[in-house]
Amino acid sequence: MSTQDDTFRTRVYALVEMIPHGQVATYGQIAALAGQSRAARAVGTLMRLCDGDALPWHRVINAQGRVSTGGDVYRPTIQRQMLESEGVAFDAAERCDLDAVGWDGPSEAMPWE
DNA sequence: GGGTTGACGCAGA
DNA sequence: TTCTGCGCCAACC
Repeated sequence: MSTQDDTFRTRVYALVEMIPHGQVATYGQIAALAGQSRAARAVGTLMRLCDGDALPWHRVINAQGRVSTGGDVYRPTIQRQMLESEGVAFDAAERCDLDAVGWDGPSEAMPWE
């Protein structure tokens, strides 16, 4: 659709909204799906900026299966709680099993791909 | 227009 | 398994 902005940010937002309940995706995965497999840091920046929006940003974690928000101390806690409430299990190391709850990506190729 | 920031990824120790 | 250093890219000021 050319009616919406085709910026990297818009792509990331669209992809995050596609993450199903009870599943999680990694920053690198989102970046790759958005067309920039090496822009994982940019995804992190966008997640921080979109905080407060209606996006399920808590379903986006790093490639190690851990939640991290750097600055804020409470965010990783609530993020983990939100994920656990969706059925995402964390181990003693505060990591989740990406092999079990990892998002397999959109069912169809994205418009920009 | 240019420098700084940042919720990452990967390789090595 | 965990930590550190370096590189990548986009947004912000």
